[in-house]
Amino acid sequence: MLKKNNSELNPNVSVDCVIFGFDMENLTVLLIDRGENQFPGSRMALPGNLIYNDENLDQAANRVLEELTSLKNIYLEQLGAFGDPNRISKESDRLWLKSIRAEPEARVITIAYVSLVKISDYIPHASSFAQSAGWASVNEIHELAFDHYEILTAANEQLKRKIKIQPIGFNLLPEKFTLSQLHRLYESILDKPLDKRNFRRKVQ
Amino acid sequence: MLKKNNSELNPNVSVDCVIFGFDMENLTVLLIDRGENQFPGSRMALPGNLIYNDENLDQAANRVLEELTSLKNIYLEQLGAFGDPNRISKESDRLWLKSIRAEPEARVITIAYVSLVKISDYIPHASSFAQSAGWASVNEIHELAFDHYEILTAANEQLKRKIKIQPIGFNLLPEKFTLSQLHRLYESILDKPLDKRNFRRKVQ
DNA sequence: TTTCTAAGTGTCATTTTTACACTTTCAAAT
DNA sequence: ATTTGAAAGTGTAAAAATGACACTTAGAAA
Repeated sequence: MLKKNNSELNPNVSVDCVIFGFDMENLTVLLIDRGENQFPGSRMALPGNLIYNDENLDQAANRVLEELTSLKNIYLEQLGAFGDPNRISKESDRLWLKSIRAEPEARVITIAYVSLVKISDYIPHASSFAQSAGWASVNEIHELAFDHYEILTAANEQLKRKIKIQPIGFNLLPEKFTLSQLHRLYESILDKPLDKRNFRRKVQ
Repeated sequence: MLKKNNSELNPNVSVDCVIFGFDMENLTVLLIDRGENQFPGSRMALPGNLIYNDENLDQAANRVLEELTSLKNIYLEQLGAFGDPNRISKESDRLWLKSIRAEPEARVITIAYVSLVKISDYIPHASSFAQSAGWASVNEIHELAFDHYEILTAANEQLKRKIKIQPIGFNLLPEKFTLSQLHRLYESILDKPLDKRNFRRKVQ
């Protein structure tokens, strides 16, 4: 039996990437700017797009991330699926989709991915439909395209949960760092003060 | 603007449910039997099906579960998305899809859901394309339709992780139970012996 | 009635967690 | 040059949680 060519976009499934960084002051996340459009609503969004039918979800997440921000070879972990039928409720989002999608009205389920990277190792360069790409402080974000704010919140909560039990914080810092920097990082992720001495002891 | 009618099946997205139970001896999972078909491969599958475009994922999971097994009003938690392009590699699975789907060759991403229920509260009744529905011991399952075995394994691992830190075991037992039963449950989930006295102490 | 199987019970040693205050150093301002 | 302020660095003691370990009792089955 001949296999049909499946190298086409799947209009119903997308991936979105929550890439966390740390600028030595605050927890940050990589966003793209969709540029001006005529309706109110946030210009900023998580890097994400539809998947192709012949790639798996992890591959799609890596491809999309690279296409929009130039970051590549990043370890991405799945966060979960988001897909309310009214995900695309804002008029500005509808309008934007019309400009970039073949089926802008299609019901889309998105699979969110999360990663922690050393900011210094990656310099984002926008391309494709991203007009710019860059780091934003998580605690200054209050609105994003589609349901991306909800996704970011879920990613942030998972990060808080995980960092308490796994040594994943290192991924956000350069090769060499001081204990104070690690301390600041943990405080800004958990959003609460941690005892200096107890923290240092635990790290050992 | 008129909204188009979206009450149609989405050919690209399905949900699958991993419903765990405990028969006082072993951890069990709710499976459906797809019935005989001409090709080799497991007849058993997790209850699952395509979603409708006007329902959210949680609703879809509950609807599908009820349609196939009659279990309703169950708290389902999302496990994650599974969607390898070659998910449907077994000939028997292809054949079966041809008999129940309008687009049997479509690329499908499935969102897996997990729940823990008291076996005594629910009596599964098969309907729709399920020829029968019932509980099977998890440790006796070695093959399932599609990638369902992989999904089951992931659900099982998450359960092991969660039960160590959250009191979710109770959901698998009847209202009243002995400490010995709870002990057996934990041992069968974690698949290793637990000290009787330490276990009892911790439960308090 | 004997025998086997499962239920039930406490202690001690080790490790982990939490709370807590002063000194030193470096940078910035006067 | 001196003062001032902010952040880095360091130890201990009490409380809680964990893990290892063995005998007695009751009930069921032979």
